[in-house]
Amino acid sequence: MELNEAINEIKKQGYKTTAKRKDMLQFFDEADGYRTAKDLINYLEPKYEGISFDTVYRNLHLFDDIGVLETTELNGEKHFRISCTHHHHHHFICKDCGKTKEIDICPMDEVLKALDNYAIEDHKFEIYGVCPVCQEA
Amino acid sequence: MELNEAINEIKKQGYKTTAKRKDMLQFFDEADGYRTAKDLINYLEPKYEGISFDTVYRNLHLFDDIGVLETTELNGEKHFRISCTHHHHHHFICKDCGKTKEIDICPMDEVLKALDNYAIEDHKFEIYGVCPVCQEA
DNA sequence: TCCCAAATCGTAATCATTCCTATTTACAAA
DNA sequence: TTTGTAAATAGGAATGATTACGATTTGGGA
Repeated sequence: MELNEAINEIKKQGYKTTAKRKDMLQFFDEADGYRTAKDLINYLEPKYEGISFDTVYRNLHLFDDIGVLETTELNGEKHFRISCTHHHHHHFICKDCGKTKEIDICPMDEVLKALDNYAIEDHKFEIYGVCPVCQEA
Repeated sequence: MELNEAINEIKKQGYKTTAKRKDMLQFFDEADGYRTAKDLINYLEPKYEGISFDTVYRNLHLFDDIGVLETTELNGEKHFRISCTHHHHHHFICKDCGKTKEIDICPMDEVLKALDNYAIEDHKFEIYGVCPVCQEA
């Protein structure tokens, strides 16, 4: 999702487009991978000294709710990234830099056959490791 | 993994087989699904009044380290279950009762082809929903 | 049985996240 | 452009899971 798309989505849903919100989305737009609330706070702190946890977490959840960010949990901490809205896919996640690579393979069609009487609500398929760039370093 | 196997593994690795440890494994043996530290404490509390968090968490990590338990993270809380050691597989996890169903489908062979220069270290494939038993209730 | 490293207790500390009240601000309507 | 108001934010306390630590107890080998 493009930065401008994300900002427009906030407007479209009737939420205010504050400077902080725009900068938050800018951060994720530049990051292009999973980042934590802490990462975001560190990014915002110089410009918005004393920014409230409340503001950060509330907006992260808002962005997740309206589909502007997507979230996953890595070693006990929530991580966020800008939404990939175009089609269903999964991610390789680099444990060093948090950047992701799309994986277009999803085995759910096959899995559903094996779970006949089960009510499936969600699934998670993630691959972890080190990306080529971080292997160099 | 059988309860006795698990207890023997503790001995084999040179750790002491205390009554608390046996009861902890008994809990997971009966549970046959994912449980939290809190669940375990509730189970142990009547018999061992005032059992220490330290004891519970230390042993959970020990059991994970020596491969007697396996772990996953569900909505911000670590969950543990007795290890499935026989072969590689994944799980459907019931969000009501925590019980699991083995899924023998794993798409990693195919995925590896798409990640040529990536150093893959781990992967997670989990399906969430409600099991047939919990759908009745 | 005795000894001692391992295990446990009791409790405080930590860390991410959530909650609360007072204050400020975006923006729709006049 | 000004104003009214609901939404957004600040500042900081509270929560909940987990980890840390010094003092004490205990399993199991010698």
